[in-house]
Amino acid sequence: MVAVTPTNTSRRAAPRPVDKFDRRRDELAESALTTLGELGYARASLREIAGNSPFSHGVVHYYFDDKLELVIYSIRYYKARCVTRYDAVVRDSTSPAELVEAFAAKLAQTIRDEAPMHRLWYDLRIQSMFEEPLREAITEIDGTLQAMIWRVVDRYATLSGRPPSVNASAAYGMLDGLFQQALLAYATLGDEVLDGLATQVRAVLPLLVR
Amino acid sequence: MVAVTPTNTSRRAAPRPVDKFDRRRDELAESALTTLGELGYARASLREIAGNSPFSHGVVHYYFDDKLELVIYSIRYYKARCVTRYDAVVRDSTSPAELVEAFAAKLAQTIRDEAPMHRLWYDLRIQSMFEEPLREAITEIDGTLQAMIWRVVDRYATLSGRPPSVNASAAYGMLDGLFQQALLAYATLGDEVLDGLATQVRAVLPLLVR
DNA sequence: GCCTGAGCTTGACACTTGTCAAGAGATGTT
DNA sequence: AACATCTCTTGACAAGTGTCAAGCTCAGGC
Repeated sequence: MVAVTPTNTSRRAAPRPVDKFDRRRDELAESALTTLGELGYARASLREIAGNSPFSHGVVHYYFDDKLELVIYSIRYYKARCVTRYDAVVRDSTSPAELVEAFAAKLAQTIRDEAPMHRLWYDLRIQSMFEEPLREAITEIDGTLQAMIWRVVDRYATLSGRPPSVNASAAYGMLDGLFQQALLAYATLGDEVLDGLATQVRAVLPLLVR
Repeated sequence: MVAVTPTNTSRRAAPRPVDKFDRRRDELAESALTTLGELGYARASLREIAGNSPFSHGVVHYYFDDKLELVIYSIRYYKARCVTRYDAVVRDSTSPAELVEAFAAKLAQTIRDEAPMHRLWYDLRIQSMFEEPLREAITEIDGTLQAMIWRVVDRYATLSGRPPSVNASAAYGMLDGLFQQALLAYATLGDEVLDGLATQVRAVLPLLVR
């Protein structure tokens, strides 16, 4: 044993299917995301995660060193897909008003479609304040999210012909605050909060340019 | 047994010291807050909490039905004290600029002095999305925090002689977002982020009035 | 046909958790 | 002094945790 099993992080020394190993990791990540999104970081056990996958609980340690590596891999896997969410909005809008509408609608749709993923994200971000090993990955992802939001605000400024009134960090902090507030209310009140979010965004975006 | 121990929530049927029971609850809440602030909701066990108190782990169930009641009681106990934090700022400021400075300074000081309490608050608020029993208390406290922030913004508007440009919910969402962002960065970078927070607040408050 | 090793399952381990019952001390009333 | 009740400690329980070792299954190379 010991050296036979593929030591996970350093990959297998394996043959042909160059990334069959990676594909399984992605598959496990997908299952993990489902469970984590439902139960949160603390309450999602590896057995539960494996239970929502085609595999048994032991397999997790075949592909990941420990729970933390699985969780970090999973959230990275998810966020890699989702940081481009607003790029179409930025690309296709031709007027400030159009961009505001498209952005507001996309934010609301994000909550409607992927609330569990986002409460997981906020859960992990908070946990990173308690658990140092999470911090690096979280910080990095948070940076890409800030850049994503800034592309929207910057484009809005350009279309308006006015300069931004706050920097990227402040813009992200404020809009993320609004989004999180809406997500929180969504847990209790459901769909009815989404219009409110759109209204707030319509009111706030104009404040972010001079 | 069964009916002898004071059934906790319904109180003891006890004698004179009308609130000795309540004082112990407060004492336990204080210890619980220390531990919860250090470890977070998920990792703070009742044994650890009791370990940071003058009592043994069994005593918790003498004063509280279960862990959840202790946690909710504790966070309420804390927030009851802290929702008045900015009242002096509101009361004593006589110009918009003065209020902005006092508010910004107080926000930064809050992070410096009570970071663990606030990351606990955010932790619990997020957990309330996964654990329904937490929701009611969290929602209520969040409302009082929003009112607290609104008193500041409203006062700022009055002093400026201009009406607010957003409603209470949006103002709270945005400022809370900035605060949380600073708290998060504070965990990694320490004191140096606090000036940044003050700068952001100076830039943002003026945007909240017309 | 046998062997090897990757992929996966099973079952166990050491440990922690919330909870609670039994009972010891303390306190104060009668 | 005796009693009852409050207060608190101790020790146990069952359930659940992450982890990991042993071994099963099966495809591919000799």
